[in-house]
Amino acid sequence: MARCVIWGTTTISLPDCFYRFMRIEDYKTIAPEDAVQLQRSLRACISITALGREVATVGGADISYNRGSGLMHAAMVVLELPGLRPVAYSLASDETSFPYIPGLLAFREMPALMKAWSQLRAKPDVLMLDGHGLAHPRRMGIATHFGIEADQPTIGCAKNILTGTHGELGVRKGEQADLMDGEEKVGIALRSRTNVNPVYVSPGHRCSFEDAYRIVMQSLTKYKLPRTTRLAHRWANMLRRGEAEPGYTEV
DNA sequence: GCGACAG
DNA sequence: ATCTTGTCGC
Repeated sequence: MARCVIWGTTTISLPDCFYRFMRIEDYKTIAPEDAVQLQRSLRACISITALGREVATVGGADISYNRGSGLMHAAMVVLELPGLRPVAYSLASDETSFPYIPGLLAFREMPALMKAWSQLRAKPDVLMLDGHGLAHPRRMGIATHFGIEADQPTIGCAKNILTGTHGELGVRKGEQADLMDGEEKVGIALRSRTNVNPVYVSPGHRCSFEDAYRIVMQSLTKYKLPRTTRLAHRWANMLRRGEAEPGYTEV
C-alpha cells in the first residue's frame, strides 16, 4: 500500500520501499498497520546464506521490563565459541510506547536492543535473539528484522511457536523436526535438553538453517536455553532491578 | 466467524 | 515479559 505524506503544499504517495527508510526511533510510535507494511517491505532484504567465516564469538540479546511499563532494559553479551566464556557485555535502557503485539515484537524491543548494540565495541560473529527469525507469518521475526537493520548475522531462538507446525521429534538432546508454515520450512524444533520441551530455532539474517542449528547446539550446556540467552536474560534483569549499571564492559 | 498468537 | 511455592519426574 502506498502511504500519503504532505510535501510542501501537495500530498504525494510513497511506494512500499519508503518504509525501509524509517528510523528505529520511529518504531516507538508507528501505527501497527504501518509496522506490518514495513515488515512486508523489508522482506525483500532477507538474506539466507551460510555464515562465511569460522565463528569465534556468539552474542546473546534479551529484554526485561516490568509488566505495564514501557521502560525496556536490554542486555547483550558476547561469548567465545568453544568454551562459551563471556568477553563483553552491553546494557542499555530505553522507553517506548509501542505495546506487545504478537508478530510485531521487533517494534517494541528493537529501539532498546539497538541502543545496546551501538555500545557494543566487539560485535559477535553471529547474534542470537530471544524470539523468532524466519519463523514468522511474514518471515520477519525480531532476529531477521534486527539482522537486516544492523547488517549482522542473526539467529532466532524462541521458547514458543508463533507460526507453523512440526512433527514428533526424539526426546534426546540434539534431535530435531522441521518447523513448517504450510509447505515452507521456516525453522527447526530442537530438543535442547533431554526430556524437555523443544526450543524453536530459525535463521535470522545472513545465516543458514544448518548454521542456526549448529550455533545453538554449541551454545547449549546443561539447561534448556542456550548460555547466550541465559546470560543476557540475567543481565537484563539485573539492569532492571538496579543491580547493574548501563554501559559497556569488556571482561 | 472462531481460535491462535514470539516476548 | 513478570509475579511466585511447592511439587512431580528423570
